[in-house]
Amino acid sequence: MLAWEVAVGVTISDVARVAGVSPRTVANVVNDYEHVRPSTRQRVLDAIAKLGYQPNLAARSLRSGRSGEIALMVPELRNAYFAELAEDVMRAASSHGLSTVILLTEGEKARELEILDGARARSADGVLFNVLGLELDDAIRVTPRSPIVLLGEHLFGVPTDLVTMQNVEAAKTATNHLLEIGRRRILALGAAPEETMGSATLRLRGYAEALAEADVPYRSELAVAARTWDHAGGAEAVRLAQDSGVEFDAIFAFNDALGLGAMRAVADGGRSIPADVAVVGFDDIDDARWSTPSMTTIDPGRGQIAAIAVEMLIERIADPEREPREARTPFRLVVRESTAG
Amino acid sequence: MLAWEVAVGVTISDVARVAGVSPRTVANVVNDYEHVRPSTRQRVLDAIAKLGYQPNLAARSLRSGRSGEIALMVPELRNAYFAELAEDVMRAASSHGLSTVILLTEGEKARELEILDGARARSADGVLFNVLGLELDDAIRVTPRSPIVLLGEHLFGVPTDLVTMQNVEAAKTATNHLLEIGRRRILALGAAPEETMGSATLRLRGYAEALAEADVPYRSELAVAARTWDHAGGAEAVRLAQDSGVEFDAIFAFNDALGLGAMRAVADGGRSIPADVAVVGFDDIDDARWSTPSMTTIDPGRGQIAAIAVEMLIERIADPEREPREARTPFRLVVRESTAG
DNA sequence: ATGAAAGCGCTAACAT
DNA sequence: ATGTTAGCGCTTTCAT
Repeated sequence: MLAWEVAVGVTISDVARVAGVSPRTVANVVNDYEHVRPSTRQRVLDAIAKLGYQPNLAARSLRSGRSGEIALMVPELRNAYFAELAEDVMRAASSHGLSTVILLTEGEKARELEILDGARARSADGVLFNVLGLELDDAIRVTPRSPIVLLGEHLFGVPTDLVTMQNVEAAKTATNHLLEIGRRRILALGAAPEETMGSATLRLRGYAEALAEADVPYRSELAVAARTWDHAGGAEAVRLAQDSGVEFDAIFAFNDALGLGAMRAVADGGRSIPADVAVVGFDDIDDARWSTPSMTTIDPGRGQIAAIAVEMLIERIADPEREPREARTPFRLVVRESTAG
Repeated sequence: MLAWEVAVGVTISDVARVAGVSPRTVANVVNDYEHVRPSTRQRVLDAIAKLGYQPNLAARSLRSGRSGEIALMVPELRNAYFAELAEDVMRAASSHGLSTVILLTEGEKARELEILDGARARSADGVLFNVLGLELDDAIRVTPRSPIVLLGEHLFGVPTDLVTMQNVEAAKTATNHLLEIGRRRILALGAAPEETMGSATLRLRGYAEALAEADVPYRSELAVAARTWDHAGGAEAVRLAQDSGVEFDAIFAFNDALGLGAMRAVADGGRSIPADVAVVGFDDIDDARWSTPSMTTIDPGRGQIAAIAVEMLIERIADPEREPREARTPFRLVVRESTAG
């Protein structure tokens, strides 16, 4: 008889029988219950090892009402920001004994709603939701079924725990940096006029505030949309801007992928970075550090966002009635070659 | 009474009561069982909508023995290759009505074993395992508890389904490309002498074969290890090589992150790409297309790997006795600026 | 410190 | 085409 044949379908009762105790005692050992006599504990542990017992998570979850899982709703993983965020969340959750399930929303409103209300999100003990598609109008009617912590901006009619980066302030800092190195015609790359609450709106606001305080006129032709917030979208938007004769001496890209794509398009246009065009991104993904030239960007405190969000969620799960809180992580301007001129 | 209060804890019996049918009929509707009278189906659907019913996945899984989940074991998500792979797998699984749980192994042998044998992997209906740390020696004793498809190379004593890229052939093609553009001192970046079965070994083999066929001597000082297979590791290794006076006119990096880091280090060393040093990567992650210069690389057929692996796993789950199969995806050399000289 | 028994919500076997 | 019943494996309540 092969090892795996004895291991498949080993239950707590099997372990109990081998150890000569009741199922109850096995459960006590497995769940680190204190009051188990050391000798008993050891016999149970031996039986567990011998049989290769692993708890049946479905049974545990059904009975206890807790799955030991949290769900992380993000638009995609292809974008390094979300991949890194997901890793950070998984590690933070893991350090609290929780596992993480990633649910991809594709950044689409319909899928966000569907997933938020779906069985997977409900079966999680709590949900971390990085909102992208939902707007205030849609969300006001939504009431989440699980404890939830939002990553990003407020939504929902009900007050909600929230962890967010300081979008406006960070965008202002990024723009100020470009102003300080003497740039006056700064492309705001990623502007989304139809959006009302998301990152695009907030980062554009910070951009505009910085200009206003520096008495530099806001020019609408410099607020450029990107079809997608990735390399291709950034490159395309900058190419379009160049072709249409919009003049600019700097780019503030609303995320790093846009910025990297933009740098590529600028180079293709025969202009040099940072001499002709300075570039600042947002996110501080790994790639920004290694591109040529390396890219100045905003570190929005992603690691902290993950850690705080997981902690907040755990506290929310523990006490559904507690006062909702809001955390804003410190950000940091990381100056690199793309603005070092 | 708020909406969510009625929605929490709605069971199949609640729906049955409201619809005036038995739980069995509700289950039939939920699981798309054919023989349900349309009028009955509609009444059940109405009740489901009214109550906001969502099935309890733990209960379903406990009873049916199937969780509707597959597990994907990968070392990390930070590396774009794995992030993109994970997305591809999630989409492929989703198109078959399965959800995906990502389990991070950190590329460490111990964690790979622990996770492979752990409760989360067992509770999945099947496992997709991208091996990194396990070596043949360790794995020969391992017998997975769930249906499994390996991504990468063979392991385990038992024959196993396998989907793999053509590491040797692709590496040979990459190296040939560099030879064809006249390079003779090609750094093999990512070589891992102590490894016996993994990507590093196979890609180095392809590299060596290409050299041999071109009658170019294999020089061990050109086979360079990287501490980590990321940007930092690539940059560091190339810096070291440069500092130690190793001469090279090309780099074959064993993955794209290494290649991008290498390009950065080459540029820092004052040499130009591709004129002085040509660079080829491996993986064809998005970034390789957008770097400056854009990077020639091997497209290993990642999308197909994901799709085929999920299909193989589904068939393996359906029939544990079927003959194990092996699929090798076609690869493609993608020539870009880093070798266009 | 441990045992006995109930039941979480669902699906599958056995009904009709 | 649909109802009835049992039981998946665990944790929890009530025991002692």
